[in-house]
Amino acid sequence: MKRTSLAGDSCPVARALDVFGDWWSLLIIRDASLGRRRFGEFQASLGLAKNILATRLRTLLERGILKTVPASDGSAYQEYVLTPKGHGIFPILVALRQWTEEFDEHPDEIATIMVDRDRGKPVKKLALLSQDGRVLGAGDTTLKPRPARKPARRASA
Amino acid sequence: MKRTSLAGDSCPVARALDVFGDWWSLLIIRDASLGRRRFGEFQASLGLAKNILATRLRTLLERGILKTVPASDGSAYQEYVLTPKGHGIFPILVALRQWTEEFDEHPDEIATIMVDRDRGKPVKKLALLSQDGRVLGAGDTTLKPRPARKPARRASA
DNA sequence: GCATACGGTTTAATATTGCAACCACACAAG
DNA sequence: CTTGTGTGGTTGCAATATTAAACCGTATGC
Repeated sequence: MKRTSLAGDSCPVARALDVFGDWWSLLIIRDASLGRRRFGEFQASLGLAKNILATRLRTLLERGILKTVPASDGSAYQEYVLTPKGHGIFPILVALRQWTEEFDEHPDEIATIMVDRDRGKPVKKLALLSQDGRVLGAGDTTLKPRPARKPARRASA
Repeated sequence: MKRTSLAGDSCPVARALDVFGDWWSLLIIRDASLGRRRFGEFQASLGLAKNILATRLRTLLERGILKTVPASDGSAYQEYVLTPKGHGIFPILVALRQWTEEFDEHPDEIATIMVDRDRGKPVKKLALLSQDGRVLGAGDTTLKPRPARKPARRASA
């Protein structure tokens, strides 16, 4: 009767949600990608209960999204920073942001826009491209069964 | 003490999560984008309790992600289909999929790959571009305060 | 019509969330 | 080294959400 796990699911969307698809994890990851590192920073920024923050940080560590590093200010405390696997979540944050920018009923309540650091200009919308460079919408794609792993090009067993 | 709402948050990521950031909604949306339309189809595909499915469908309707249409087979039942606002979630599903493809520990358990319908070739990774066409990573972006709404270019009030 | 499938609602058990109090350790001051 | 405070949690309890399973009205199918 516990919350059903999606870990063994064959759908990659479900598998991702199993890792960080709960109510708080993505916001913690967002904060981490904004440079927040300390327990107290997350707690103050998100306003969630400390016990929940503690368990979320623990599972994000277990799952390789975050890692702990000795505190940057020389104190004996530790800090939480994104691993490469955690940084890989960035496009998902961008996609969420752009969805709100496009479809939210009250876009005036959005505080920030994402710009490229060099020019300060807004970024473009994420684009899904085919291998020959066409822009694809939802209707232009299908799912195919994943081909078996390529068998190392020797004798085909 | 109820689950804290993110609806009024100024962060666009949080606002999106408030709409479909719970455990099941994105999977319902995924199913809908795969062409599933009927209550029973969702329930069989996802294996979630029917009461939960009912409440999720209801809130997704309220929030303009889904709409009901008369059943396509002529029966008196209704079907659930994505609105344009719901179709807009597609890039988020793609981003989640691609994250799993890149970082999952057991990529062999992923059943499908996304291909472009015309050529049948795998799609490329979502790319974030600057206005002058450079590919941007997480470190190449910043957030700026959203500029005030442009005041209709007449007398500036 | 009569049985069955569909699309839910209701009920009760269990799990998760949220809040607040508590606690241990680090660090700073005296 | 002793006291005081901030940080980073843990613990316990109340409220809420999830789950499974029973139930039910309306459509279909025969």
